[in-house]
Amino acid sequence: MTNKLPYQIYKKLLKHFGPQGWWPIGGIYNPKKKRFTDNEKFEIMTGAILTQNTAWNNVEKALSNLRKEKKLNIEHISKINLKKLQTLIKPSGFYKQKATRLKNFAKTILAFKTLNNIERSELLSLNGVGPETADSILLYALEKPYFVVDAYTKRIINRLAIFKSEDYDEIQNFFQNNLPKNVGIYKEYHALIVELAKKHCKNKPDCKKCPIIANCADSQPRCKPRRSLQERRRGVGT
DNA sequence: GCCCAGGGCACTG
DNA sequence: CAGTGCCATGGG
Repeated sequence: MTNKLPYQIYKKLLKHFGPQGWWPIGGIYNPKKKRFTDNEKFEIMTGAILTQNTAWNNVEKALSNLRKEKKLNIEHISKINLKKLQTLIKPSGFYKQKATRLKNFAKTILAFKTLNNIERSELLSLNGVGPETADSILLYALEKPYFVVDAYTKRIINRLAIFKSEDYDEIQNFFQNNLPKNVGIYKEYHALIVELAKKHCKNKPDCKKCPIIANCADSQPRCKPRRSLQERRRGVGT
């Protein structure tokens, strides 16, 4: 832990926003839950796949559909009719590829005696499971110390100008090398980063009440709206 | 109507 | 290796 900044920022965010209690199970945030059942682990894994580039609210609709039909477990998903699965998860978007990937995912992990033995490399080898999804599964479902890096994390790291990078492994290593190796902290930190990004460090940043503005090199006086992806595509401002 | 959301993959130069 | 298009629904 040579760089104290990551842990300092963590403590500031925790104090400001309070514990986020990720991951929600059954739509409920329960930070005090001791151990997960296999069904609960699978629900977290399913959510991790369905939430790829998708608002959680939409994922919750899909999970709710699966719950209603008693399909939210490994055995049922691994042998569900593909069209049926597509229909159930439709609200979560990208539903055709997600259905194929989720069913294949369930088929694969069905072969594991205990879910806890699944390794990162094995998750990454599955179609539709990239580094963020793999680490979300490892951290939130299997409770192993892998720091999750998402688009928000990259944005915030670069805005804070801690260093400039879009590289997943580099950013993950930075957090893991400069934080206590603690699953609870990793879980909470990622959730707090998401909260910060939604409330303040948005695409068009809203820095007025940002709890870590003092740490931000990109705030005053250069905290100005950036062109959105869509604007850049249309060539606005160029 | 536009913008955005808790990514990943295939393809191109 | 960086850049780009595609996947798709639903809320603001």
